Amino acid sequence: METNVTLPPRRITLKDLAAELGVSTASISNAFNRPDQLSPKLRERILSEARRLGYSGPDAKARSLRTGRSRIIAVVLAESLTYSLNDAVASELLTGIAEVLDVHGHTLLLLSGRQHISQAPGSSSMADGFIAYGLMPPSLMLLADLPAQHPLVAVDFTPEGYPTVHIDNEPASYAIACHALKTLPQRPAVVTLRLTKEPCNGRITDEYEPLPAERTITRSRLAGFQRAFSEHGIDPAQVPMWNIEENTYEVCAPVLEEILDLPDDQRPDLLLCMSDRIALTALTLAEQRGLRIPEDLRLTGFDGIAEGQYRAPRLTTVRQDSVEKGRLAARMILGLAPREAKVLTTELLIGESCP
Amino acid sequence: METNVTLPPRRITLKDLAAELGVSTASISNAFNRPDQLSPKLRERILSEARRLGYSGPDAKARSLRTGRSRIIAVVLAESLTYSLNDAVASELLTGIAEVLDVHGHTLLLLSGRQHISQAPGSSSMADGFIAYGLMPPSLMLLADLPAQHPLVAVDFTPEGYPTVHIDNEPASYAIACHALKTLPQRPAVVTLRLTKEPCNGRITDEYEPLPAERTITRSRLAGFQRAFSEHGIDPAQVPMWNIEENTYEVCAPVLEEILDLPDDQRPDLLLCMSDRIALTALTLAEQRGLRIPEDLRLTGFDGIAEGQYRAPRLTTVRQDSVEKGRLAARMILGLAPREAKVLTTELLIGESCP
DNA sequence: CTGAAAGCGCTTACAG
DNA sequence: CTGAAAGCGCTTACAG
Repeated sequence: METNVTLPPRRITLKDLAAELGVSTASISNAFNRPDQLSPKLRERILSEARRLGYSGPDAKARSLRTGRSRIIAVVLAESLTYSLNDAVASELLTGIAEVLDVHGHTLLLLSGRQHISQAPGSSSMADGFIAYGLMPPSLMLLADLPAQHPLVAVDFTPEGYPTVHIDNEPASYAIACHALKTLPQRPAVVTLRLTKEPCNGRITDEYEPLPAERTITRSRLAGFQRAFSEHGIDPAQVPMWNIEENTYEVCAPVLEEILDLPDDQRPDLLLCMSDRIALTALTLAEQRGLRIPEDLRLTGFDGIAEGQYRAPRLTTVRQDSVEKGRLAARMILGLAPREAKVLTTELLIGESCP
Repeated sequence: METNVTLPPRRITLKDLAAELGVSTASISNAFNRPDQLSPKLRERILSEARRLGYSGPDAKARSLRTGRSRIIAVVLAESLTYSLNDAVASELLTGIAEVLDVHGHTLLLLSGRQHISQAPGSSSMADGFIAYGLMPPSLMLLADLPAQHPLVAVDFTPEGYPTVHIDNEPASYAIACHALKTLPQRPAVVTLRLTKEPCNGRITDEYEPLPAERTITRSRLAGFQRAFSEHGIDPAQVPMWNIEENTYEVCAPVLEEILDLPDDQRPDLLLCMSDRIALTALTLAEQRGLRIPEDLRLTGFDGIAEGQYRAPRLTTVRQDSVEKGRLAARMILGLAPREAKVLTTELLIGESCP
């Protein structure tokens, strides 16, 4: 048998500290949480004794059970964390969320929409609230599994009955398309992002059905493009479309190579892309092929990420303030802003890729 | 007075469910947590009844208090979350961490080294363990405030007595410098990252003292550069150095403009940069000034981020596998890998920026 | 295979 | 300003 001397030093609790000091547990708790509930003198004594004994404050797990609040807000991301953390737009959104949470003493729990229910069962009921980002029909079912009575704010999608944060996708797309169409293209084309019901990484043929949901951002952006085409005398149905399944260089590249490697007389001379990532990939690949931008090919993006503005030629794009979207969603979830359907405006940025 | 009918539907608990079904609370708990502890028939009944009544499983807050484990791992980031989420290297690290946590049913809590102690007091005691990334002397004190007896793994810095994950900074820097010095430069220069004790965003003069810590990554990388200089007959003390305070385009740009705008006969013809971000900013600004890369200016980076490889000219750099660093740190914290001091190797990537 | 009971560490009315 | 006591919702030996 071991002697007592070598017993593992059990973590000291609030109760131990109270016993040690000869005061009630309430006073210890108040010393940490409600300074006005006890004399400064006693508080000082408690705090210094706590430090001395290595007690670093009330245990968060116990506190959260008792109070019902954890000061944790969970962000449910549509994609894997791997993808989301490396996507400029998602990163900016998280930035805005984190900024507001920080200031208000909350912390950020990251949940992947892909698997959080099965993999971390119940760990989500720890959060005081949820911000869900860009969930698409398959992952939408997650919402049902989220603990009831916890507030939820949806960003970039529109579930029935929840507060939302959006941007003006349709008007913004319309605006950038109108700008591009001021110079009428010979062969305009559109590159969409996750538009089809069945995965399609390439040319969208008649076999593919667009996503049913009327209010996905991808459908809204396409609607804006098409309205502009119509008004400029171009039949939207005649504009070829390619679809991208994931907004990364690796997934974009083969589709754009397919487009850029078309014979000169079939290759589009205007590419309206639904994201900057798509447009930037097109830019890189076009340069590799000796195509001149904008003379041989004009390109527009969407998002306004830094990478597209810190290079030559700069991208013509729609700048959305994703950081502000995050801030707003966080304020809503913390009850600092009214929980309603909010639409942020965007700004047309004209670069050299489509002057 | 309201009637009972309109009372808010109190969230149903495990106990309620047990009462409703006429079984013990233990069986409910077992139905969710230990399927082998009860008959499949009873389990099915419990699960389906739970679904019917809107009980989505045991409450995480209560469970974590009772079991002492939350299945949450906290990552303490040196910089603000704003910075970290937009930094390619930090994002990759988080990616690797998240990947392993996901697979093992854990979730990721993000803590900013800058403020988590004061702002979210105690909320950190929720985590089962900590991964601290790149903490520098000022933030190093955080370690003392972290709840005791929780495991901690340090990445890219070396606190006394903790397991660590590192890369071979000195040899890697030596290797890339040797490559660059195969062609002897007229005017080599070094751009460091957070090297000085006092903030310095610009030329490092004698007034500035380097950080005291011998084992910061920045000191290791500099040591590698200097060893290579010496071996190639260049006195390291004669090589001018500029320092950058934050690894972002905005903060890098003014310093690099200062360097690039030097008169032709003073402007460096080789720039060894301590990060790809620095080198890429130099690249953009050099191109804007009509400087030819590599003819007028050769550039090397460090990190091997995607952005440096998906453009022309490609960056000559050291590729470190930050995702793997994250995976390893996560495995250590979960007890799936031995908690030791681990050093990952890197790879020299030769691009067109310094052939 | 099932149930009764203790207790994880705290916070908060409430009485003094 | 301080203290005694209840209870947040669960899990887990343990006895049956």
